[in-house]
Amino acid sequence: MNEQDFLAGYDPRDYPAVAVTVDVVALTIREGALHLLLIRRGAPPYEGHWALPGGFIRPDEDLLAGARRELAEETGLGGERLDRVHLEQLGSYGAPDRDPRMRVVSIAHLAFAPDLPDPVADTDAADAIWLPVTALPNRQLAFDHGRIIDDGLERARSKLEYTPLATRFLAPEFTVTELRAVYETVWGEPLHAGNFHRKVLSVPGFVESTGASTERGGPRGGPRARLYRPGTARLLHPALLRS
Amino acid sequence: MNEQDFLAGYDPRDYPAVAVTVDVVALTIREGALHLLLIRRGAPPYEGHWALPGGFIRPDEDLLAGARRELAEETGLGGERLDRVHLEQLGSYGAPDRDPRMRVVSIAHLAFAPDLPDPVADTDAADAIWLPVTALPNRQLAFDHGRIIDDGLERARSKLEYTPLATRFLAPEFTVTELRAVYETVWGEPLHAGNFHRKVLSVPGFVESTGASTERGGPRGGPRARLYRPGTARLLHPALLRS
DNA sequence: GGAATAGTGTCTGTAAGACAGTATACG
DNA sequence: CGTATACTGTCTTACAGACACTATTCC
Repeated sequence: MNEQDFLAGYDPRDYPAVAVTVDVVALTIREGALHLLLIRRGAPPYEGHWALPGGFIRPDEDLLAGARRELAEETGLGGERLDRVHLEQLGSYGAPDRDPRMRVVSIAHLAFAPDLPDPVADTDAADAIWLPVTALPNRQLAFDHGRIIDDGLERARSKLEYTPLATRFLAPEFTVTELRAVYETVWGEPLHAGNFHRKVLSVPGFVESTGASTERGGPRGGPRARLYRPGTARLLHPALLRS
Repeated sequence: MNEQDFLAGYDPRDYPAVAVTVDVVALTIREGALHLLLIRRGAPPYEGHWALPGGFIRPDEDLLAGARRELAEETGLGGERLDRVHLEQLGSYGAPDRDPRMRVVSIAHLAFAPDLPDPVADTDAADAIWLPVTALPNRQLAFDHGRIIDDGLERARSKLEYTPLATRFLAPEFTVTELRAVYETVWGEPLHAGNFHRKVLSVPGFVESTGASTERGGPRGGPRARLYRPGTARLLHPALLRS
C-alpha cells in the first residue's frame, strides 16, 4: 500500500497511534566545562531518571519551533536570550520499543547556548539542571537518551570543525582565547595558542574585529586582548580540523 | 505540560492525529549521469506529480527498516541487491502544512545504489523511474519533496568528501577511473586523473587491491586497469575536498 | 621585578595541484 | 602505427604544527 491510498482511506482511529516528540540536546559551557541540560523525571516510566528536555509536538507547530519552545520552557528564558541560542535538527529516533507505553518517534535537536542562568524546573519535572557531560549518569538516563546525547556530542564536535558555531557558546563580543577555550572544551584536547590565533584570523568571515580590547588583562597578568564578534561566514574555508 | 503527564492522560483519540512517513532520496549513476528514483502519484493531492518513494511507518518497524522496505517495494528488488545499497537518515520534515490532508512528519532517508534495473511501478503508483537529476521537474514535485531532494543532493556531495561511500555506486570490484567518474558525476566537476589516482591509493582503508585487472583496456585504447574493492575505513583521513 | 598571557615571526613537514612522462592496449 | 588511457615522477604552492620571540599587564 502506498501513501495516497493509505491516506484516502485513512482514519486515525483505525490505526495504532504514533506520537511525535521533540527532544533537545542543549549544550553550554560553564566554568570551563561542557554542560548539558537535563531534567529529572517525576513520574514513571523512568521515574527519577535523567532525561532530555522535550515533549509532544503541537498541532500547528514546526519541528524547530517545538524544540525552541521546549527549550524556553525548561530554561525559563524569554525570546531575547534564546535568540542567541543556535538550534538545529540532530536526527530522529523511532525504534519501536524505545518508549514502553506506545510508539513514539522523537525528532532530536541540538542547541549551542551561551552561559545561561540555572534552569527553572517546570512544575511537572522533579528537577532541571545544567550537568557537566563528564558526570553523565549513563545508566540512569531515560529511554534512548544516552544514545541521543552521544550523537549530539559527536555532532557538536564535528560542527566546530567546519562552521563558526563555536561563537554561539560565547557572549556577543569575545577574545580569541575565549574562542579557543570553547574548542578545547568541546573537543577535549588542548590546542596550540599561537597557531589557533593565526588560523582563526585567517579564515575569511569567521570573526571580525570590534576595534576594542578587554578592559583588563588576564587575572594572572598578560596584555589586554582584542575583542571580536562573529563574522558573516556560515561555513569555514578552510576548516579547523581535529587531530 | 510535560511528557509524562501528557502520556499519563493520553488517549490517541483525544488528539489530532500525527502521521509518520519515511521517504527515500535514492541516488544511482546510470550512463554517467546521476539519477534519482521518483514515482508519479496516481491520486490527489498532487495527482500526476512526481514524488519520492515512501509511505507510512509500520507499527513494529524501525525507521531505517521502513525506508529499506519502501525502497524494495518501489524498485522491485530483493534482499541481495539491496544489501549493497547504502541507506542513512537524512532529516525530518514536519512543517504543519506540508501535507494538505493532515499533519504528516516525514523522516527522509538517503540511499546510494549501484546501477539497478528499472523500477517496477507498484500497483498504486502511476509510474516509477530513475530520472536524471538534471531533468528534475522542480515545479511538479509533490509536497516539499523538492526541498528534500535538494538537501539529499547536498548531503550526498558532502558525504563523498569524508566517507568512502562513493564505492556504493559501483560494482563490488571497480577501477580507480570508475571511482573518479562517481566523484565527477556527483560533484559535477572534472577531477585531475593523475592526482585523484594517487590520492585515493594514499588514503588508508579507502580501497584495497584485488590483485586482478580488467579483462580488456578501454574501448579506445589504453592499458588494463587494476581492480579494487572497498576498504575497511568508514571515514577518509585525510578527506577528499571539493574546490 | 617575576610571571603569565596576547600576538607575531619563522621553520619544517605534509599534502594538494599542475605538469610531464612512460607503459600498455585498442583499432 | 596513432591514439587514448593507466599510472608514476617531480615541482610548486599552501597550510598546519612546532618553536621562538616580543610586548603588555597583573601581582
